[in-house]
Amino acid sequence: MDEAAIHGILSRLLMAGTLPGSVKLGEHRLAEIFGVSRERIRKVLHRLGHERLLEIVKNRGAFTIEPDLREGRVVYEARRILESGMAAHLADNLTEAQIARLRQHVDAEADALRSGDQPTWLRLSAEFHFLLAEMTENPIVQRQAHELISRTLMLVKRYETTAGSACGCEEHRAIFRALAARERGKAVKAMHSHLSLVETRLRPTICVEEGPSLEEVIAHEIAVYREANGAALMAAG
Amino acid sequence: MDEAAIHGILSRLLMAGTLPGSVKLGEHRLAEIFGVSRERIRKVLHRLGHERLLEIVKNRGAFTIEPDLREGRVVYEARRILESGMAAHLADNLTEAQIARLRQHVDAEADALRSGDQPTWLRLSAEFHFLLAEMTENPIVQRQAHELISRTLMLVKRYETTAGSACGCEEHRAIFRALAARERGKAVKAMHSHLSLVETRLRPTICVEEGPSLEEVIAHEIAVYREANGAALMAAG
DNA sequence: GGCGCTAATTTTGTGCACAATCGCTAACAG
DNA sequence: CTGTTAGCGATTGTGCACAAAATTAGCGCC
Repeated sequence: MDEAAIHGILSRLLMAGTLPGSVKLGEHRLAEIFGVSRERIRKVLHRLGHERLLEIVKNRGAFTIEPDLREGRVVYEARRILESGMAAHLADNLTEAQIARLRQHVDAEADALRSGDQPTWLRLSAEFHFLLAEMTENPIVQRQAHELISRTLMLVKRYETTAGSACGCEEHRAIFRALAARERGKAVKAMHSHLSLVETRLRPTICVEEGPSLEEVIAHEIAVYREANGAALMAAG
Repeated sequence: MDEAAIHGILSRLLMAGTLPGSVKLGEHRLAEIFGVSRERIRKVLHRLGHERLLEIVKNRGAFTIEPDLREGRVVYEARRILESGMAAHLADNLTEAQIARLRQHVDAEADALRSGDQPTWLRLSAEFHFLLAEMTENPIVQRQAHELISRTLMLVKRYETTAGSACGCEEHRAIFRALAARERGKAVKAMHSHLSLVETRLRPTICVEEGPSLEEVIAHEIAVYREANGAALMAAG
């Protein structure tokens, strides 16, 4: 298990938001769970801290962050700023192939929503924004957008009322339509209002529901990783 | 000399663009220069790599990046996307006090330009964009903008023809005027065209001019740091 | 019984030594 | 003369051991 793998597993785990806030991620404990040396965990932890996926307190260790709604406001504001700019750029530069790809994605979202497949829809819903970031074909923007979207995923998983999520699909379609028509102003507006609406859907639910232990959660995530990795290896070989 | 200090010194050094590209920053060598252990340097180097201020090659070490014009295109595109979004946001949300502050800054830029004080003007010119980022009052946007602007500083210092720089002042004023008038569309346009113009001013000068040695450059930077730090200490005490 | 202080324990931070890897050079074969 | 390979030197990566810091538990005192 190399550094990249551990980083991937932990970052996915943190983005999923399955852990409550302020959970201590002890170096020694993680080292035992992953079966690697403490230094390797240490490096990964500091990197995750730099990516703002957890909080590093000097001489105290790493803690999962409680993404409170106050911080949520900041993240969504940042997304409105960045993704509005992205929308403007994309409206001017999308190729026909990219537009087709977007249409396909929005349709898939609608399908998942109609069939009541909520996990799939949730995933596709996030991927829509990742997809837009990719289409800028700008690695810097991609990284910045990735970081922001990751952080909102934690928020959504924790605070969003599932009922409210349902209406998001039409908003994505509105963005798509404006982009496809290359109407810059309309695309920016659609993106802006979409992100504002998602933000308003966050409810301060007092969720202190206790999940399984850290060991179990990570074990599951490792299993998922091995599965995906195995599949990739088969495809490659 | 703690980690933060070393990071600050090196990041300022790299942003200044005084070093040519592909200069090797050996861990042992830097450790000796700063008079600290290799591990501390190591940590800082990796962090700087993560911030894309230098390049880390596995088993090879850290190298200053040659900010070639190809990469410059990407950075400026990212800035157009992000700072256009910022301009739109600011046009809607600036306070009167902030507008006054901006006016003051633009005037200072004009003064510096008129009096031919090029170093000051160059600094103010960059600070204009930092100032706009600050005024979003959004720490995430501030960090992202900071990273982008830092990277362009390297480019400008290296590739921009000094003669061409002179016309940038009016562009900043145009942005300011649109923001002050709260004309969102105009502000976005002004920002977009400004960043495009700056980019076109970059010339592929074949500058292989050899500067002083790494030791000398860093020694100078350390002196600057101590001076600033000393002043801060005096003000604090 | 509550509060504050101290000591012990646990956890992170750091320096050091060794191992692994890479590039370079030189020698040898074709 | 050129291309390839093996050995060497240098530099980074990693595990380990120790040091520093913080939390907690225990104890005495008010």
